Amino acid sequence: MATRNIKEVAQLARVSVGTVSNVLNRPEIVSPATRERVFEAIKKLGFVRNEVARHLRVGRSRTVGLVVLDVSNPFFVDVAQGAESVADDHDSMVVLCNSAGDPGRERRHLDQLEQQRVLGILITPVEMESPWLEELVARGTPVVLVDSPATGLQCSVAVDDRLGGQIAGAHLIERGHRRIMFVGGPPSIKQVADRHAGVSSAVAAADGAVELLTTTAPTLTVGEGRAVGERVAALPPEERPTAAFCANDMMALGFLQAMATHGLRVPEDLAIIGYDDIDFAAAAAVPLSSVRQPRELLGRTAIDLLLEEVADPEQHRHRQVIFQPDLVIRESSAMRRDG
Amino acid sequence: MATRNIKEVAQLARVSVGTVSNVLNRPEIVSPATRERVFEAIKKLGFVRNEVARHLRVGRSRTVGLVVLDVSNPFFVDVAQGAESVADDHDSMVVLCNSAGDPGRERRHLDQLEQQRVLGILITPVEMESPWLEELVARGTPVVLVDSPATGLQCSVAVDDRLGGQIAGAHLIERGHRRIMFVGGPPSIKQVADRHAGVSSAVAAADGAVELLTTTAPTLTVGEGRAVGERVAALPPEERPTAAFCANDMMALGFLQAMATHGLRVPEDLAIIGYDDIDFAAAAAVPLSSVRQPRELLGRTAIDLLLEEVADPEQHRHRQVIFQPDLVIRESSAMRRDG
DNA sequence: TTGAGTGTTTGAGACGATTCAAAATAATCT
DNA sequence: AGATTATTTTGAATCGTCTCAAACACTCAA
Repeated sequence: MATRNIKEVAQLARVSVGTVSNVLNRPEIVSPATRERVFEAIKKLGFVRNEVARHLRVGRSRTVGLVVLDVSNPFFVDVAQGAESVADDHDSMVVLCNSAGDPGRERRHLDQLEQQRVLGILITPVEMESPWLEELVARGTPVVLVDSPATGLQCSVAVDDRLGGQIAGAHLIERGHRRIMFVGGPPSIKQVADRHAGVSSAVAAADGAVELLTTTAPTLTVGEGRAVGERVAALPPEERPTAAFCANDMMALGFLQAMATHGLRVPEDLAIIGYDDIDFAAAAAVPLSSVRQPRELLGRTAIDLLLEEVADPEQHRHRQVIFQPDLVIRESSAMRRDG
Repeated sequence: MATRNIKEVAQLARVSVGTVSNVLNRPEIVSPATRERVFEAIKKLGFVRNEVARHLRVGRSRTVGLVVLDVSNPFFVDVAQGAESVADDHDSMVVLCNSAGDPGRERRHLDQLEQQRVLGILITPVEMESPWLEELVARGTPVVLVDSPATGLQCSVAVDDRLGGQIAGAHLIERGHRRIMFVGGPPSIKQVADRHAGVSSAVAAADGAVELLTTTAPTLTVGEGRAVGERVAALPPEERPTAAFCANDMMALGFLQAMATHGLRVPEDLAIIGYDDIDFAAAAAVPLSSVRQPRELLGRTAIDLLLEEVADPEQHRHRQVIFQPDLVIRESSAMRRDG
């Protein structure tokens, strides 16, 4: 490894290291002639600035960590892209970490990020209560909660999941469904709990005429969605719900696949509605109705808040930004023929 | 920011900084009593090791950069997950960077990664020829090409895309198609060129009775696939191909959507076959036939090669690993009724 | 009592860039 | 020319950790 350092550049350009540093950071204060000499030396040696040393000295990193629940869920990829687009404009970098819903992995990622002294962390936490995260904040790493509840300890951006659940529930009820199933995940995940609460309230508002069944899968994946779907398909028709509201689109897609393999028609035999409105929802076997979240905006806003906090920690007041979801109706919850 | 350093820990534990460092890195060589004292001090102060300083001193990072063509393509997410699973076992970290098919973005990411002195870089390059990348290698950063041609300058892992194209083409021809369209992207992307070459050779082998049309979209996205699909759907039936082989599943999904919105039946009016076999392919409106690649294995192997090179740069000989794709037949290319 | 042999602990350099007060040089004005 | 101001350049100190030769503390055998 032939990595050249600032000293070698200085030597070749016959200037001091201070001058080379100036050329790199405030070229306007060094005379054109010297500047030129230094640039030449840099090119000739193939010098690449060591960001690690710079960071150590300056005490401030340019990278932001983003810890998500599931990278294979396009929802989070979109959030990440939103964050990255903002980071780009501030020549910082987003590193994407996948907790995969596992508190252990999450903790390891947080440890690593803190050790790297990142500028800050954006996170969709696995669990609502996380002493680990609180300690991290207390030690001084700015954190913004993404798509997650506000604890007041830090900034957060979220979408009103309760409202989302409510919209979905109301929609199904209005379509004539009286036996609805919530296909959820671990209630420790705030999003799941809220979406459930939302649909519950819609059901409650429907005057007791509507039944709500609830399932809890360990993870919010296509596979789990399919598994639940299999179980539902196996039920005798009279016990089967007529509509399923899935905690996210991944599960909805899996659920839908299970319906298809068991010859159940969607939405005639069973309507489905998902959550997130990922791009693949529209391309599904039966185009999926879904509760849409402003995905990129979520990511963009999160990093905006973080950068704001970093820019002026004294002045900064933590804020809770909440967006409204909206319903995208497609074929999977179209009007039932029978009514 | 109240970040504690090793010196403060040493002070509190009444030992030297060297000892604290030893406790952190080789706990077995320090006496149990001291070790305990140091651990206590660490806990009391909330000390978190500064990886940046460590890295500067040791001269060796623990993170690997992975630069992909498109994070929103689940194929690359799967590759990334494969890489990450290996990195985990070597307590290193993968940072995922998205070039989005843009050489400028790719270059900026490479710059950043080099400045961070990452352990090495895994990359699916935007363009086949990349002097920039070669210089980077020459300056000493180990690089492994992923799903990309071998230049001999570094290791690479790839899937035989030519074979993949051939398999797909042969399959369609065997199904009776005589007018096939290749829905491709920029031929500067090696994968696209190879898949095209593959299907061409299959067509050539079919004794001149088969026509191959070729389209080139600027990017391999769902949107572009849909756009091409729109154009195809607008053609008079006799000019329309009877089958489309898409350069990847994203495009195939878009293409499929266009067929649906124009009332063309798949596979009866037009068969479709994609590439990558991403998980969403099976959940598509019409389950998608696709050429499967060992996605996680690709990522795992890539980082294995990288770590091997890093572990013993002298001994290391660059290797080119090539996997075989295979065909997954689903409904979108099922036998045509009319034959 | 000395010396060798273990096992621990110490502390003074690195690592590579940035900063900033001070020095050197150049430019401007009496 | 001499004084004054403006512009450049310098180089030592610093960031937090690791390394390694040397110092220290024991134990045991001679």
